[in-house]
Amino acid sequence: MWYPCSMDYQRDHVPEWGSPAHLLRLVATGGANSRSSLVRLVKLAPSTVSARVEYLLEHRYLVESGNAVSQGGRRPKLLKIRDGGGLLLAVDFGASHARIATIDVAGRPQAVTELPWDLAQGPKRTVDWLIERCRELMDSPDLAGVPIRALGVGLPGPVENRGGSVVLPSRMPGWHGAAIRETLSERLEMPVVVENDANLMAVGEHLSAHPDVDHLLVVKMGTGIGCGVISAGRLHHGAMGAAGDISHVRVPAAGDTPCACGNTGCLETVASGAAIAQALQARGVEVHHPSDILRLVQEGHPLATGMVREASRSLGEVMATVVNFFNPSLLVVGGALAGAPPLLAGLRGVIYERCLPLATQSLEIEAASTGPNAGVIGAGLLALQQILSHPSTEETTR
Amino acid sequence: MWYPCSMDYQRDHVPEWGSPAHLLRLVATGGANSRSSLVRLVKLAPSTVSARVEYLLEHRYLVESGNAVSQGGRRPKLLKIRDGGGLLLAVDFGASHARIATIDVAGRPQAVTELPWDLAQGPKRTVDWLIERCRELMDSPDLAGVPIRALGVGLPGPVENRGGSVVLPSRMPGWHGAAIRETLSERLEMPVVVENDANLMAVGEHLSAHPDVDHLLVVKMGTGIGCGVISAGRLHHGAMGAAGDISHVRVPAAGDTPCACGNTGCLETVASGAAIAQALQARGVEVHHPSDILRLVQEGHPLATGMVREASRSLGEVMATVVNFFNPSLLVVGGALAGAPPLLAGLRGVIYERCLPLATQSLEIEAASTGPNAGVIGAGLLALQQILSHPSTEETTR
DNA sequence: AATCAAACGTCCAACCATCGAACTAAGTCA
DNA sequence: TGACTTAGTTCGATGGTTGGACGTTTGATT
Repeated sequence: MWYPCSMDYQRDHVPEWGSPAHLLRLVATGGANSRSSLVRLVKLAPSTVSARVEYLLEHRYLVESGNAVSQGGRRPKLLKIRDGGGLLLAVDFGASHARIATIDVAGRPQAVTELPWDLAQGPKRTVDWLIERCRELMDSPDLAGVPIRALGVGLPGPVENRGGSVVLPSRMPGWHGAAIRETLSERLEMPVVVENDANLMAVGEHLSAHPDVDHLLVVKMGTGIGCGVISAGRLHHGAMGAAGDISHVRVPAAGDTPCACGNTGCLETVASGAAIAQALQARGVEVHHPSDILRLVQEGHPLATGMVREASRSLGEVMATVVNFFNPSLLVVGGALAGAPPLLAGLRGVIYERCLPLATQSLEIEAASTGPNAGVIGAGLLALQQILSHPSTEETTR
Repeated sequence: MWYPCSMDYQRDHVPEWGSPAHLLRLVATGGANSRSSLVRLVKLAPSTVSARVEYLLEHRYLVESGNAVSQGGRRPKLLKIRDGGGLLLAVDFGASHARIATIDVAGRPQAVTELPWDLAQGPKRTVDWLIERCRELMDSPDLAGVPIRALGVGLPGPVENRGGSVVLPSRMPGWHGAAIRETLSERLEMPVVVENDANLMAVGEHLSAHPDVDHLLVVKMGTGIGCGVISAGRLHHGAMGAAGDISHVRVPAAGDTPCACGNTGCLETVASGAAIAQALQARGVEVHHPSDILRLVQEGHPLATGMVREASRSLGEVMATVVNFFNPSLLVVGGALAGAPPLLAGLRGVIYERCLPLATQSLEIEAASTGPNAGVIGAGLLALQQILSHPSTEETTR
């Protein structure tokens, strides 16, 4: 007989199970170190796994490195990430800085630099600047002979059209409709992915720390507020690529404070790093960057601590609604402010108070495991995912 | 060379494209009436489409019925839904009633009855009662010779475990952990799916009215408030199958009103049919069912209208947050109260006022096209989807 | 020491969905 | 009547996946 293609409204179907990217990740994260352990994990035929490992060996992602100890039979050939087997370029643009890094296929940052850059310069000059930085990095002696496989770029605004172009960004004037992916890809001659920064954090946390979690939210608390959404193991973009934008939800604590969006009472006006910094400066405290707020809180500055606590409560109210609605297994908090203990505590408190038991009984709330590099790690891993899923786009340079 | 299984973090990949279920739906909804028109729509090889149509003919879903007019060449053989070619049983349990219907493969209700039934009787007696009703229906002379292919059941509470069992329902005491799917399936000897009622509405609206919309929310305003979520063309269940439960989100208008959930200020206490009915009764207005509220509003009853308008505003505030977060293309309002014009108007007003332009510019807000049968239609179509995707589970009885 | 069983990995025939091209069928149009 | 168009089927070819046979390497058993 005949049976139709698998489909399911019901089952939460994990994407790309057993794909080369999946296998590579399992080896990279230490979940498996041989073909047979991979077979046990992904439950595919040994021949299938072998063929894919073959592919990864051929393309220099993996190497065989001797044998492991016997388990009562023939010793497994050890599989390892190949040293110098290729890196990903990753750039995470913030409000005033760009974090540039090389990421290995295991998602480990190799060389990280942070440079000042103002996105208000517009897409053209930003692309030029970025290409120059990438070229510099690739020409550096450390990377001699190491292939650069792809570039991942994170932007603090909504990105649409399969990661190609920016749509109506509130924080990036002059960027609407900028289709920077193609330009970058053509001029750098490598595959490029472009994504929203919070989405990249979500991908990074998902792939590198919680690959088994299917429903995952990552809140980025930096200059602005963003949220990356992973549903059924996939990034949820929404209709316009704007999903996760909770900056302009109305919260009581914001009262009638006007917001840049034209409305009043937005979450952003009380809970974003920019808002807290502004409020602190109005009270005479020297603050230039969200990380200064974190430092103040860690030093026990009472005003800063109070403001962060207040922010966490407003954020918590919004996230309580979102958690009830989305019912995630995990809520990760990242961004510059994530390290402030009162933030996480306040958030936990409000969410556990306001959410249904059913929604919270399976919910974990934690800080991002990848710290300030979360964005670039996500960018690198998403780019890696891309080239392993669509090898046609790969034209390894150098 | 070799390319890996398709996967994508980025692309919104439509599930089951070109599957028999998809083809059947295209014929059922009038989108196609011949093999060649199907080929044009789904863009698969003619041979592939032919094989699948063959399958649907063999299994008596479709029939060929003569020829259509020529388009300048050979006339296409007309494909039609087969009359008497099999029906789905569908049951939608509400607070005090159960709506039982037979649904044809096009999603059209054939025979609909509503019977009083109290779910507080518990799962066992409900299953017994339901099986009796199903047997009665199948033995009725109208259905002589018509195969009943599957059963879909909707329940007003969270359903987990691939539609198998109920989890911590607030409105269904004694139901926690009830795994009614297997029992029903074994005793009725047919495939059974069980789902949350709002999720079923979402499936019904998605499949029968908006198959091309990938990101879709359906709010059910009945005795309670529920929301079905479709992300990337798939039903989003969340970690515990509780996704979409916005009943207990705090809204300002609810003040400190205590809620059955133990918290205060829940949306449910101001916006649910039950709450409005109770408030009206407290003012001496005779109301027994949410549909009575609708009637009062349509008659211009000022108190009822005011309350519905107030409810719509509270719901709107919650949905504004959800729309910003989820960025759907479409928000459908269903349930007993959906027909009240002030509800839709109020909801639209608040959402367009409170949401980002980016989130609303691609957003449509409308009433459910399927009216009171939305639940049973969704139940039937989900059951159909199930048996066409997993023919192994099918053991057509009668 | 010889044997056996277990574990690891490879090779290969078979399978199955899908595709594309060739082919039949049945019409239109000049 | 012949050329062309559209509809639908048949039939290899393709390509990814599988399961099993096989070779290899080891520890455990006798």
